[in-house]
Order: sequence, then C-alpha cells, then structure tokens
Amino acid sequence: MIRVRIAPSPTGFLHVGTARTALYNFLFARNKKGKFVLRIEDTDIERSSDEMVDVIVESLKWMGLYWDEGPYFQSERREIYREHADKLLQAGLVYPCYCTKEEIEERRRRVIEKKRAWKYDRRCLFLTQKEKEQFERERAKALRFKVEKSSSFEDLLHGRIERSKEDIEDFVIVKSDGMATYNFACVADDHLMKITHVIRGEDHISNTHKQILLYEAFGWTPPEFVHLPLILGPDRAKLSKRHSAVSVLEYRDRGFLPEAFVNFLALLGWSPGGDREIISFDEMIELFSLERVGKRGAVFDIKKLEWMNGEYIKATSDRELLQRLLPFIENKPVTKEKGQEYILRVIGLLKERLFLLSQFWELGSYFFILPEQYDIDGFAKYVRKGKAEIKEERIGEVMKSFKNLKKFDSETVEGCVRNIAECMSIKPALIIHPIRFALTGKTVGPGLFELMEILGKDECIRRLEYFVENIIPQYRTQINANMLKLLSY
RNA sequence: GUCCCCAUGGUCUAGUGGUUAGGACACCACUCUUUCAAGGUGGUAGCACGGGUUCAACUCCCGUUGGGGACGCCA
Repeated sequence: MIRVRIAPSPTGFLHVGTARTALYNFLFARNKKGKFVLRIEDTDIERSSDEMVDVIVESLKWMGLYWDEGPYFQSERREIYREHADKLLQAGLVYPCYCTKEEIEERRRRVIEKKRAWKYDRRCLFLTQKEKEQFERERAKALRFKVEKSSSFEDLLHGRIERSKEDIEDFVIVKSDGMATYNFACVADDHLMKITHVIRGEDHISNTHKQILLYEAFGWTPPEFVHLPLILGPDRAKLSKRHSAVSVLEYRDRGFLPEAFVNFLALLGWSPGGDREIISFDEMIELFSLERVGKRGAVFDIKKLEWMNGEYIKATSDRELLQRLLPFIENKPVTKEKGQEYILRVIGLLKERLFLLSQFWELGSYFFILPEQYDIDGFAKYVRKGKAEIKEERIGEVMKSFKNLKKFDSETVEGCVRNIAECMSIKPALIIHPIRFALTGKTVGPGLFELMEILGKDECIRRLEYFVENIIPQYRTQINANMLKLLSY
C-alpha cells in the first residue's frame, strides 16, 4: 500500500510551497488508494509553537487536504530517536562531537575566506582519549554521522542522482540538547511509519543523500523519492515573503476560494495533459500522476490565480456564494438587517465582476449604506468627455417621475428614464450617468436599472435628494477650485 | 567557491523524431453596452546557443550559456 506524508515544521505559517507539496502527496495517495500521513516536524523546540500547529492544521483543512493518520509530533518521539542513535553509536557509525557553534563558525569563516568549500573538519573524530574525557566532563555533545560512502538514489522525476562522499560532510544526527536533527528524525520516522514515497521540494536533494546514508547504516530499504521543482517568484528565485503572500491562510483571507487555490496550485508543476485548466478536486485525484509532473520551477502568477478565482466565483451558485461571503461581510453595517434574500439579489448583480470575495463590499457597499464617498474626479472626466452633465433640474425631473411610479422594477424604471431623455431630446446616457453617480458615488458598476430595482424606489429618491442638497454644492466647489487652479498657472 | 537540479512566447503549460509548434493567463484591438466587468472575435509574442546522431530534430546525446537550489547542533 502506498503511504505518503506531509511533514511541515511549525515554525511559521503554511507556505504555499509546502501547500503544493501537501497537495501532490494527497493527490498521489488518493489516486493510488493509499494513505496520507501528517507529521509535525517540531524538533526545533525553540522555534516551534502550538499556534503554528493550529495554523498548519487549519490551512490543510481549508484546502480540503484531510489526512488519514496523525498528526504525529516528532517532539514526542525523542526516545525512539535516542534508541536508534544508540544503535549507530554502538556500531561505530557515528561519533560524539564537542565543538561549539562558535568554534565551528570561526573555522568555517577561515576556510571560506580562502574561497574553499567548507565541510566539518572532523576535529572530534580524532580526539585523544584525554581530550575526550575532558570534553565529556565539560561540554554537551552532539552526534555526528561518519560519512564514508558516496550516496546515490533513483529519483522518480530526475532519474539517478549521485553525490560523492567528499561532498557530504559528517552531519549531526543528534543535537547537543539531545534532540534528533531533521535528517535523522525524518529517516527514522519515514521508515517506522512505512512511508513508501517521499515527495518533497527539490531543495531537499542534498538532504536526501545524507538520509540515504542513514538508511544504509540501519540496513533499511529507502522509500522512493520525488523531488518537486520549487515555486518561484517573478524574479525566478524561490518564492518568499519578499515576493508576495506566502501563507496559505492569507490567500483565504484575501478572498480566494479554496477550490480555485487548489486548482491553481495543482497546475503549478503538474498538467493533466491536453488543454484542461479548470479541474475539480475529484478529477485531479483521478488524473494525477507523477509522470506528468514537470521538472521546471514554476513562477507563481497571481494574475492567473485571480482569473481562476473569478471563474470559480462565477461557477458558484448565488446561495453557496452567500455562505462563502459571510466572513467578509458579517462585520459590515446593516448586512444582517437587510436579510439574506436582499444580499442574494446583490450577489446576482456583482458576481460576474468579482474575482476576490473581499471585493464584494468594496464594489457594493452602497447597496447597504449611503455611498461612503463620491468619486467626483472620476465623474468630472465623464463630464469633460461630454458623456454626462450635472443639471439639477434633470435630476429633479427624474425624482418627480419616480415618485409617480407604481412599480419600480428595472424595466419600468428604464422605460421611465428613457422617456424623460426623449422628452428632453437628449441621449439617455446624459441622465443615466449622473443618476448612477448620485446613487452609488461611483462611475462604474452593474446595470443602473437593475441596481435601482434592488435599492428600491424610496431609497433611490432619498439618495437623489441627498445628492442634490449635499453633493452637488460640493461638486461645484471642487470643480471651481480646479478651474481656479488651472487659471492661476 | 564546491556540489546538485533545470531550460517551449512575459507567465503556466501541451508536445515524446516528420505539427502551419496547440491551449490558458497577461497584454493589445475590435465587438456588445448607460459605465465597469463578463462574453464574443481577432492579434502581438516561443522551442537559449553550438556541436553531434539521423533521410529528418523542439523532441535523443555532448558541450556552452543562462537561471535556480543546497552547502546550519533550521526544517
């Protein structure tokens, strides 16, 4: 049975790179009807925290990557590692190292100054008995693996990858605080947890060589390895905080749908073949195969993610979308009072111009409250282009006609407005734009008549009055000020 | 500096010796339209370079160049 794992370290948020690795492991496991294990690699006690464990768990759940086993915590497995380290010590395959960080740092600096490659100099391998006894009394010791063989393994993606023993240093397997290091805990756990395929980022290739040596030392059969290419920033360097958001939960909070996020990540390095782009989770599981994973690092293109998110939003039913939208609007004014049916109608109008859930309020707050601000400059541009005018008497005329309307559905309102325009022998646009501006404070948005139907007759009239009394004077002042400014030059 | 990985438009990719090198994002234009989106139509743009192998190379091999990664008692 296929068994894979995701082994994040709770020293930070779940990185999108780790998220994609988790996704590929998950897809591979589900495709092969195997098991997906979650293991928390918290051997760095200082930097690990429970909060980060929660964040990781939440991130994986948000993406829909449910694990079959775990989470296992390496911090709870100290004894297991210690026993295994003892075996290697007794077999003479590892040796104690008493060097301090500072001492090593000093020696390393000197080597690097000479432009030579640094590797642990084996100082503690050649200690005299006397030195050993003294250090044993005075210092904490780490355990180093004595590298005597070259390492080689078959990567399912890259083929055979070799590394000469001269290029591998005697690496630490147990730290001076008694905790196993990553390379050691990882090997012990992957073996003990019967992991069949280790699928991880290619930044681990050099670790894999060390780990191969450990498998051999224990006489264990190593699992299969797949080293995935990295996710890159726009400059083609490994994606990191300085590029953009790298935390999965940040994408959730910015209004991405998990389905879109997962779909996008899946395609970053894997292709189902052909021209397929929008693929459901189930299809991904069905189609996933390691043979179709690429070897090239992929740039994380936020634009494409946003497009894809828009596609998913459009494909989501209004009712479902309402549920997804709730976290983004429940703290906004009057959204509760207006009720779900009202919000649903707004969703109907806004849905196709949304590519992030978080844009809902930004685009449609005026459905709930008076416009927070009026884009006077934007509107002024229309005026200059001759596409709109501010004429109080026209707005007055519109209000008067609205008051007489029995019905206020979009068709009736449209008929009414067009009729006024015709009577005045002007283009409807000259009325439509000012009304849109008066009602929403914006120059862009959904069809005017549809949004008026939702706002309702009373609210429309109320806003038109408010506009005439409060905004037009402001508008005049601002325009005049601009004129004066222009004249003074 | 040492070792390792990689190479199809700006980006994600399809392609596994014979294709007018296909799709998507982005960009541009046109269209629809009361605006913005969405939609529709069209367009710009690519096999890094040099050697082989072969009747034939984007495709296979070698090298160069370019990019990336690893060199922690971090994971």
